[in-house]
Amino acid sequence: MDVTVSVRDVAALAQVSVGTVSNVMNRPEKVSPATVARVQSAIDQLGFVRNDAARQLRAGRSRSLGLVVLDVANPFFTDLARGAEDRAAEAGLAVLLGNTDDNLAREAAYLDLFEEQRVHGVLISPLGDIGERLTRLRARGTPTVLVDRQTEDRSFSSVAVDDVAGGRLAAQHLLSIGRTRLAFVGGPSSIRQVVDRLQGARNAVAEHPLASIEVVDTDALSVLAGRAAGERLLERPPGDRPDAIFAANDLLAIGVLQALNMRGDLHVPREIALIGYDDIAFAAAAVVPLSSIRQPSVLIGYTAVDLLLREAEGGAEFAHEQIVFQPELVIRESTATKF
Amino acid sequence: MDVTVSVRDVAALAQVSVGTVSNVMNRPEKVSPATVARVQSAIDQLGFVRNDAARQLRAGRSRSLGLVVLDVANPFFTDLARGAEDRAAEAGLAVLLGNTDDNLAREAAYLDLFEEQRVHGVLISPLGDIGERLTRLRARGTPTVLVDRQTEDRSFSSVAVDDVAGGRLAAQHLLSIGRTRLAFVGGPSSIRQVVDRLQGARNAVAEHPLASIEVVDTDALSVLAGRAAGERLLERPPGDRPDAIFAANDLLAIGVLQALNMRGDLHVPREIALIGYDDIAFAAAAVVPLSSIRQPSVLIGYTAVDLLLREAEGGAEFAHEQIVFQPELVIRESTATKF
DNA sequence: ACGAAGAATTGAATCGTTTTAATGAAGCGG
DNA sequence: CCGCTTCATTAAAACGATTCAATTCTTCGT
Repeated sequence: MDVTVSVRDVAALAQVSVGTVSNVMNRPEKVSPATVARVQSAIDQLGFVRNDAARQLRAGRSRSLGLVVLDVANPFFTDLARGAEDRAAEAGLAVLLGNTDDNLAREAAYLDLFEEQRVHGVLISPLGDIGERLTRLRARGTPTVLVDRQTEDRSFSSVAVDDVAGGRLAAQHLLSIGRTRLAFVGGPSSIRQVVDRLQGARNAVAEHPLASIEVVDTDALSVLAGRAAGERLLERPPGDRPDAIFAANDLLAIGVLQALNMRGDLHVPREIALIGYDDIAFAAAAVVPLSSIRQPSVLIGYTAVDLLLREAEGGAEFAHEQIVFQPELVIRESTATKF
Repeated sequence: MDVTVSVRDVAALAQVSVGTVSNVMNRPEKVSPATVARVQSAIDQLGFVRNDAARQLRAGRSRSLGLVVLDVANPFFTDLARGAEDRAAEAGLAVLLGNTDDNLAREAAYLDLFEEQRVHGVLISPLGDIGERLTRLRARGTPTVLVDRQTEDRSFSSVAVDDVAGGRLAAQHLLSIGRTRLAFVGGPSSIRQVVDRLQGARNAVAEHPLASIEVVDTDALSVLAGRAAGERLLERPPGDRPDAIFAANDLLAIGVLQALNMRGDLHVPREIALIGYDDIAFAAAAVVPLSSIRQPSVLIGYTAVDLLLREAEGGAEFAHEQIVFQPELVIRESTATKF
């Protein structure tokens, strides 16, 4: 049943040349109405479907662009992807989504795949350093834009949110409601966002005479990892526990919340205040509605594709642009002062 | 900087024929070690990257498979995608993810795209009827497996969960805790899962002498749509409200919960019990931990790809298989009998 | 009725990789 | 040192759509 019908077959049936068939599909205005009809009907009759590989081979580039994220299961990234998809669709491009699970090998595999596919460009939230790989990728002609990641390297375009500012915002808020023994829950430190948010929090704490901050390391930014971290905190004697937790993202915060909640005697925010990061849709619906740092996720994706397209057009002489959005504090019950 | 280097260039530099270069990449054991080294170094030196389009053109099929889902933002589908990705990776295939937002036109666009890409096969959770489109797609040689969707049409392979049974499970549970005025929150009815779950609930209600069920229609299966539905219920006079809500999925349930929670005087589960569907990770962490119907999401994805691969190998004489998993009731606070 | 201008159509070349039949080189037993 | 097999390598023919220069066919003004 694997009959593969090509333009030749269509051309034969419609009694025209292959060139005409191609014209019918790509610039029908150049073909007489009668022929268009004839070719069209031949296409329908044979169930002809364009072979994109052949098309691409000739065109030199595919009609899609790659998006490499840390974790598709994180609503922040699906929102971002949504924004990217919207802008891409406007330009007639599809988005190929790859998720790395914080895994360098997977990141590399996706980049290779996308490069072999000759995608129009790559959007990536890279792990660790920018690395030779990305530099080479771009040098070989694949426009690359960093998302959700600031960079000192001005040679790359990027769309990000100021994570240091966000971290500061979160910590300042915790300090402002009278907490002083903060804990930062997050990791691994190969993820830049984690490092930056912690740095921001540290900066805020440093300005406060009595405050301190400790780090509770996690091996992923997931609900599960958050729960594990929460349980570790619970094992400590009450006096030794922090009075406020800043989680590196909302998934972690929700996990921490789940762990704390299993202990009836430990109240959030009375005993421990909690703030997350990203303000995903579920944050507002958590057991204790979660304070968080909001990022314009959809807009980030949209803007990143926009930048990518401009870079793709502009060519080598394109001035790389670094767009930085400012995060926003969202206060909910998990950091309330009255309870 | 868009220098495109091809096998010819590599061949020239390494002083071998293009065929040999190809052999080095695809079956190095056929080539003498010395030549392999020479070619490899030429590849590195030139930064040669295979052109996948040309490769595919020759091969006839791409090395990926398409997955079309209703909503990537729904954790149920990202879990499913994860399972699919795992199995696909074992077979050396990549997964292209397309999301339709319950939109027929988008569904069609993705199917066309995937067919033009000559993917190895398509996994789809189709809207509405199976339709001529899917039948044609398969007839033309693209193996197709339905996911999360049962079908009377035994000519398609499918991996699903018994949604009618799941709906029945949910309603029976609500009835078992003494509720009689049920409301089903869900829609649109173009989504088969919604219709089946409602049917199951109706069946259960029909067996109970005093019980009734009404339908509160939504235009999507999202948190936002759930919140809107919840608000509509709140506008009604207290006596006219249901005493239990079955939401077509957890996102809706969480939305409903958000709406009900805004009214301090309305307690879940005291005034209104609430159960969702899918048992996503956030269900357990909701304001009121959410009862739900669990589906083996990751396993569904994994199994579906497995089936797809077998179908792709087996060819036309392959016996289509319908795999149906059974859903499972998960009871949490939102349907507790004591409060 | 002639030639020019324009419209429609054609056919061959092209994109870059894989594959296969053919060629050449080397090894070996007798 | 002659045939024979084995191994490495090559050259050319695909794959299927697009494009562009060349060709044929219309139409129309004079």
